[in-house]
Amino acid sequence: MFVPDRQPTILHADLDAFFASVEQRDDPRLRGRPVIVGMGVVLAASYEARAYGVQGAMGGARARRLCPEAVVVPPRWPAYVEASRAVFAVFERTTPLVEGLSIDEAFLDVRGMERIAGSPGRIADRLRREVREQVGLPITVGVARTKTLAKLASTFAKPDGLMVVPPDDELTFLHPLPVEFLWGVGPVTAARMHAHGIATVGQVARLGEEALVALFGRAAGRHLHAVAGNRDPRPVRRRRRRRTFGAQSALGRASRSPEALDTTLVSLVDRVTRRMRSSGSAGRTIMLRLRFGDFSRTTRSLTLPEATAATRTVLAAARGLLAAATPEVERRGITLLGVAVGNLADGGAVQLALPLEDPAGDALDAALDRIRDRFGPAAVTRASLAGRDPGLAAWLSPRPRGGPPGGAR
DNA sequence: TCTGGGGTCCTAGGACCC
DNA sequence: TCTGGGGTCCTAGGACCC
Repeated sequence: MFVPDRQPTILHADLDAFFASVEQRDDPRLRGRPVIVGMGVVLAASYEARAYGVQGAMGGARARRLCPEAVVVPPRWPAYVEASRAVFAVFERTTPLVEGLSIDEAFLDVRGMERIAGSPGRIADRLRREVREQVGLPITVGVARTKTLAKLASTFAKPDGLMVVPPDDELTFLHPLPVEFLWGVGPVTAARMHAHGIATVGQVARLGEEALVALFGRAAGRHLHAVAGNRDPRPVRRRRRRRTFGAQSALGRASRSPEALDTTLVSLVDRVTRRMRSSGSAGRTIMLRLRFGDFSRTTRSLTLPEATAATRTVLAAARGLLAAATPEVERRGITLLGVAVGNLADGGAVQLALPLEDPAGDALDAALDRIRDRFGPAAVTRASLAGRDPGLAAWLSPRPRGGPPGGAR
C-alpha cells in the first residue's frame, strides 16, 4: 500500500450548528433544548432539534411538525458575524495560514509548527478548547494530510469532536464511503453515478480518468479521479477576494404586479450597491436572477463599459434586463428575484485626487499606499490603474527616483 | 414538505480580433 | 483572395456549497 511520508498537518475547523449555538450561548434558557433559527426556512437547527429529524433548508412548517417543542427564533446576523470574527481571531492566533470557507468553517495549515506548538492533534485540541473558552461555542476539528480527508474527518467527528486521520489509515477510511460524502458530489452527480452502478468512493477510484471526464466534464472528472484516488494536492491558501456582490428575495407564490416587482428590484439594487460602496468595490457585470413557479431558474446579464457601484446605473441595467424578461415572467410566474454585480474591478471604485504638480510622484505614491493599507496589497495593480486613466500610465512606468514622470524608454 | 440568502466554479457557443 | 487557428470577452446555464 502507498504510504505517504508527509504527516497530517491540515486542520478543518467547523463550528457546530453555528447560528443555533450562538443563540444557546446568548440565552441560557435555550441550552439543552431543541432550537431552530429562521422563521420561514430552517437556517440552523441545534443538535437537540436534529434528533427529531429537523435539518437545514427545511420548511419551517415541517420542522415544527417534526419537533413541536422546538424554540423557533429569528436570525440575529450581527451576533453571528461578531462570533465568527472572534473564532477566526483564534484561528489566526493558531497559525498564519488560514483559509476561510464560510462564516463558520476554515482550513488551517500547521505545517512546521511541531517544535513550538506540539503535534497537529495537540494543536487541534488546544484550538477547540480556546474557541470554547474564549468565544463560548462548540467546534469540531478534522486533521489529515489533505483537505478532502480533513473535511471528511470533521464531518465524522461532529458534534464537538476531534478526529485525526493517520496516514496509514487513509484508504481504509476513504474508499468505503458513499460517493455523496465527496465534496463536489451533489444530488445530480450522485444520481448519475448510481445510474452507472457506482456507490462508493473506492468504485470511483477504480474508474479511469477518461471515463469520469466523459461523464462529468473535464474539470469535475479530473477532480473526482484525483480525490477518489486519494490525491489531493490543493494547498491551504488565504482567501482570494470575492467575485460578486448579490442580494435576492423570495417572493412566494402570489402573483406580483409590475410595480411591486420594480419596488423589490429597487430595494435589492440599493442593498447591493450600498454594500459595494462601503467596501470600496465596483463591478461591470449586472446579473438578474429569476426563479419561476416551477422552481426552474434563469439568469440574465449585461456587461457595462465601466465598473460602477452607483445605484442609478445598476438599477437602470437591472430594469432593462427585467423588462426584457417580462414575457417569461408573465408566462411562468416569478417566485424569486435577485440582483448581483460581478466582474469586480481591481480598486476600480477608488477615486484618486492628485495635485496636478507632482513631479516626483509623491502624492500618487502616498495615495496608493493608503489604498493598499485599506484593501490589501493586491488592490493596486499597474494594469488596472493605467487602464483607467491614460495619464496614469506615464506615472506608473518605472522611473529613476526624482526623475521625470514616465522615465526613459 | 414545496424549498432562504449568500456565494463559487465550470462549460459552451458566438462575436470579434489578430 | 481565401482559409485557418488561437485568444479573449460576453452571455447563459448548471452544479454545488454553507
